[in-house]
Amino acid sequence: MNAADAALPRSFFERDALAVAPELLGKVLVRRAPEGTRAGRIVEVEAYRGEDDPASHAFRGPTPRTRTMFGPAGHLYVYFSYGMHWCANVVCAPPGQAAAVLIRALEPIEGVEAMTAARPGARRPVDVANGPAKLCEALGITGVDDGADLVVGDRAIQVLDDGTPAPDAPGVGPRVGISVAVDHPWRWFDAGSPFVSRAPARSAVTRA
DNA sequence: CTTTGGATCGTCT
DNA sequence: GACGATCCAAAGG
Repeated sequence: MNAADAALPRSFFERDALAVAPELLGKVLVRRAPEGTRAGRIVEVEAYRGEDDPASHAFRGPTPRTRTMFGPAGHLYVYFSYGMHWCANVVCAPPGQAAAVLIRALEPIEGVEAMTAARPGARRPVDVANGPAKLCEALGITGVDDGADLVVGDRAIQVLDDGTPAPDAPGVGPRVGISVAVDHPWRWFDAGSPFVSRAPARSAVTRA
């Protein structure tokens, strides 16, 4: 984290989630706390849209749980999954539309020791934040952080641009863990990063 | 290496 | 009452 690191403007998020998602690769998700700062570079994301996306929590209109998704862009949408995990999204789209980008994996870059300590189950360094629930545990993100404004950092959680460009040719593929709309290639990841939640498709790799 | 099943509970039908 | 935008350990090849 350097002084030159800049928060992304609201306008960055007020666009189609399909446009925002790949551009989020390379950005930094930061959590500041009295005990120290924890941060990771975003290496994997998935886009979820609104009424035209059956896999999206916003598909059936606003509910108490998804109200953040229907709110202003640039906020954090955190939901509880499988009775034990938290997952974090960045709310996108112009006002009036509901969409979000799920952060699926991070490369730990600051407060690595604290992140690792927060994940006793991680066997290897790459396992600390290579999954949507894992990164929330590593950064200490829970339901109380739902609604945090990532642009102004009102709750010490932000998405920063440290000058690192998004990958020129990111990996693309279907979203993970869904049972509908499985044909949409709305998952993007840094194909060269060992910190993604799943390795690139084996079929696409030519063996020497 | 891949596959399978258990954990665990809020949310929406 | 069923089902997850998951993770992990254990069992099978």
